[in-house]
Amino acid sequence: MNAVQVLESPAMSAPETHWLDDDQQSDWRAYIVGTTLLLDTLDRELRQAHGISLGEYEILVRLSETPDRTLRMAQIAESMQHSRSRVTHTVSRMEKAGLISRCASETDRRGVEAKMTDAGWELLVAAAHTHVTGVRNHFVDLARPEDFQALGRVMNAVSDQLVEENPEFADMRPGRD
Amino acid sequence: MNAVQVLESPAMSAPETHWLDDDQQSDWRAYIVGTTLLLDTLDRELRQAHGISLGEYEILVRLSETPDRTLRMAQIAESMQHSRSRVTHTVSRMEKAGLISRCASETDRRGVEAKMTDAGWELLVAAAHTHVTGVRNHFVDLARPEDFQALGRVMNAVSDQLVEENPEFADMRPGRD
DNA sequence: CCGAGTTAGTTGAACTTTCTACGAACCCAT
DNA sequence: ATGGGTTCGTAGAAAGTTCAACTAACTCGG
Repeated sequence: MNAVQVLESPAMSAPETHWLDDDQQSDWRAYIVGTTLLLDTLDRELRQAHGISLGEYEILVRLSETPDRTLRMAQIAESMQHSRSRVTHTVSRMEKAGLISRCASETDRRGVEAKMTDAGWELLVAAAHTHVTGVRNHFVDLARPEDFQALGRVMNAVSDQLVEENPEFADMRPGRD
Repeated sequence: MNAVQVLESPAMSAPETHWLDDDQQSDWRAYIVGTTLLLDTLDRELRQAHGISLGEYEILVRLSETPDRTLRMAQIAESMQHSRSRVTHTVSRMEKAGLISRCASETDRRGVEAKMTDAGWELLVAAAHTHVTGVRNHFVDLARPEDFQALGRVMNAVSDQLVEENPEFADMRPGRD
């Protein structure tokens, strides 16, 4: 008896597991494989063309979306679902690279504000072209709009449910409370 | 002028970028946010319940799918789209944890075969329950089957296109050549 | 058979992320 | 005002990943 059969057969599992049927399994696998290849590709394209990772790019996008291109460290952490520590390290690197500058918050003396520099802005403008083109070429333009919308519905349902269980996740989805 | 406008406006970008329209942007964002929260959650659930990461779990699944629960190191690397080096390190840790044992290949004296131990098998059986339950609760059971199938179509199209551009990606999708 | 080129896997250093602990500042009920 | 609880951000160590260099073994045209 091989593993696939065992893993798919209720007979073997002690606390009866409700396995996926073949179609569900196939769709789930398509999602995992496609997502892995897609995110790897978008990350690689950004690194090659502009020397930043997808995560660093997303930090720049978030900064660009504020009026003064500035965010508190904690806001970056929450909106990216990263630890504060991770944001400290990442922003330190981006500061060393000249993309971000840090200064003490006026209103909260514990606080630190990360501000995108002009160099960061220029990099973002260039990187955004690469990124959006990649998203189109590797994702948006490949599917019928109805299918793409269905995917959006599914993924919104996923977020809704996870945010409901974990209120702190709400920070990832602005304009939705 | 703020970033969102600039990023969405063709006027500012030098090599005219074809930006996403509002609906596309919203669906793309739903996909990224949902995927981040979903994969983080599945990883966390496996770590908490069984002390392994989602990546380690997937290695065990791949091993379980072979007749003798054995794979060459390179096969693991290719099917996971990981570097050989990464697989060496990861399998070393899993070997230390008693989940995998390594032995020299009979047929190719360069080769190393990773074999799932009985302990690894037992861990997998338990972890599979956690994982499948999570996939159901946080994903499959949240959507209408038609939407889920549409998502599968989209993600298969994504893989098809990326594999076409990068033939080495084909290793991620067995039974599709 | 030979040797150039390729493939398998490991190693250790560099880099990134996670984990833990910490000090400083805020909040607020007393 | 003050002291307990919380939040902010950092720092360094531990854990994991990437990168570059390397050895060994396979392949195959000559």
